[in-house]
Amino acid sequence: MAIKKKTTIKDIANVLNISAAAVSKALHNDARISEKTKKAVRQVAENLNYQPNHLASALRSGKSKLVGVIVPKTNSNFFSSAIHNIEEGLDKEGYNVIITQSNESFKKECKNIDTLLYLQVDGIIVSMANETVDLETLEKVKAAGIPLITFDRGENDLNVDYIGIDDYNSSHLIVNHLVEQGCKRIAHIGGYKRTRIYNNRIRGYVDALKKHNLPLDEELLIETNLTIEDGREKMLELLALKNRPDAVYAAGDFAALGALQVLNEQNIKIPEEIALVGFGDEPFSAMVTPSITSVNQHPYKMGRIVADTFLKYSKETTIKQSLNKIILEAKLVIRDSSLKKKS
Amino acid sequence: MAIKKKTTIKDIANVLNISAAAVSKALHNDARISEKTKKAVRQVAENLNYQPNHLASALRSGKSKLVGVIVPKTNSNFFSSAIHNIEEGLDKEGYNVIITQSNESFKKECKNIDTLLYLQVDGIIVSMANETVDLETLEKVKAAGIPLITFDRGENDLNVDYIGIDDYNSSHLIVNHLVEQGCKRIAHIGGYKRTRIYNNRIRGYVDALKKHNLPLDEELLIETNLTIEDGREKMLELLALKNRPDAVYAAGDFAALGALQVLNEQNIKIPEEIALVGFGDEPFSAMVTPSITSVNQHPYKMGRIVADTFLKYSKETTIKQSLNKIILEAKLVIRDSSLKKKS
DNA sequence: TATATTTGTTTAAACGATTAAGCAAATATA
DNA sequence: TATATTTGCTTAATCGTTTAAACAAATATA
Repeated sequence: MAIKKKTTIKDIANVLNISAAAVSKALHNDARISEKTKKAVRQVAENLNYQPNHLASALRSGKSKLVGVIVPKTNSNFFSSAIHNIEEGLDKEGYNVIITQSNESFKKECKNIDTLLYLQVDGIIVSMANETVDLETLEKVKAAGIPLITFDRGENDLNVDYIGIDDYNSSHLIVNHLVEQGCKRIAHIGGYKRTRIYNNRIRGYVDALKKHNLPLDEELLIETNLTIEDGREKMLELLALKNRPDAVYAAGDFAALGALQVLNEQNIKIPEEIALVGFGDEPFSAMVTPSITSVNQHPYKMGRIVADTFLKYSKETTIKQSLNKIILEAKLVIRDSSLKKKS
Repeated sequence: MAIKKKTTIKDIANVLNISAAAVSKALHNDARISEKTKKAVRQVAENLNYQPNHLASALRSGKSKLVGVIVPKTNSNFFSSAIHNIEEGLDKEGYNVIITQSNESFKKECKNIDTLLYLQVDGIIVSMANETVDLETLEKVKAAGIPLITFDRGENDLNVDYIGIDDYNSSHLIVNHLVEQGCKRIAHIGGYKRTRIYNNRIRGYVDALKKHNLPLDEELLIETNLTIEDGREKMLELLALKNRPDAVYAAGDFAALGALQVLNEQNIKIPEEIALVGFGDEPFSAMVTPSITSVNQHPYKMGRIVADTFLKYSKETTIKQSLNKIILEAKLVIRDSSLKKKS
């Protein structure tokens, strides 16, 4: 078996006895190339199974038609759905999407950014890792002169576009609902304050309590990484209090799931003894027993808007990026874990 | 603000008054470049914030240092864990991993392959979509002269490496366990026979029944896509039979979850009335009530072996690929949904 | 001392495509 | 008929890097 060398425009040019430039133009449907030549070129390209070399065209044109996406984990419904719609939106304009995960690690996120820049991507879309506070590496993206779009987890100081939900108001929705159900001691297993979205959820929680004239008990406000394990651990701590809460609002569904496990194991009635609310509306929330009330963040819609935002810059290279927030209204999905008064 | 032009090796060369070639070699630690020059080059590169242009080096060297991964969905623990270890293994050798999803669609899988080939990846790692039967596009990868590694879902006819678990034997483990628990009418909500792993699970199921002298009832053997919805639907059908099963073995955890929901909704006691077993050991299986017995496929180990297999070819370009199966023993994780006799 | 080898570098071609500039032939305009 | 414009192509430079080949200077060997 002879080593198959890849077909290049030169090969096509040789067959037809025309120049490589003519082939390139024919393939790009240049107006100055005759229909006859175009047809012949397309035919030969087909016959020789010609595949354009992306590297070469990207190098010459300075556009790689690659967009990098960095998320903490692909392993959640929110991100995998959002990515799906980002892909769909960018695909239509001929962009290829590269997905990378940071695993919530700042170091991995930096490495991913370097890798993507090294690949000469035309833009980067990011939802920041929990750990990330130092914005230097993200600034490198802006310095590289390509658009940087943030979603879900962003940072004002970056001064770039952000697409997310109204976290502050979402906490209000949750607390309103729990108060309506008669809860008076509402705990919050939250994320870390340094991350904007978690800070907003905490602020919303605190302000909503105030609004309802409920005292803020520092014992009931906990910051964590929101993993299942964190949910278990913090739920055990809450149960150990002399004065237990009658509701727990976790800022993530995975943490809520951990809490649910503990409550079930200890035969604590949900929602009668302790009501439970999560955040993110992961599919399992609807499936566990009891099903967990949660907040839907519209991942599909968000993905579509993220894609459109990037495309705006790709078409108009003159626009300068600035802090430009698009905030979607989140939806509270009420389920068994918090619904005391069945109607 | 002046437009920042990217630093190239030429810029470094100019600063030091040496040739671009010398810079390139210095950066690659060529033995024929003096330590003094190397040091100076590294220093200037650092100062000018030099980032190598991957496109150019890939074009010239013919190696992109990119490996493409195609999976049905990143949205499962199995794949996201496997990918994580693939990344880790390849990262050590300087490869960058591009993740794409087929969403179980044959068309999307083909598109992903084309995209990856277009990006001049040095290899492709794939777990095939359920829909895929036509292997023509996958053959294109081999024709492109780069290694193709399959895992989890492969196909003998491709004649390439495959890393997976022993599906046939896993079914035996499951049936043995259920028989041990006293089950006599074991249903199987399986995948489609055309997909090798599901075919093997079905064959294993059928043979294991035979081994235990249990009759094979065609009513109890169902082929589906193994989504949650499929699980729900097929469970309802099984419950509608005049002669209900006393155990259900679903070939995927998502389908098992759907079945579990239906059983819970209908207040059917698990495992007393109907025992339930899934496949894949997704984290939620341990968390739902009752927890679901499942089969762990060692995603981490599998990812590591997949990476090593690719690296073998990348180092020794002369080896020709052939059907080379590495089969891991899967582990049955027994949980409440099938454990009748508590010890 | 004359020759061979090693060291440290430069030169120049190449990777495969794009694109500005140029040019001859065909066609249009005056 | 002379000139201008359009058409359809070619030439050659270019993107940033790698690498084979060449070569002068320094060092080793005989």
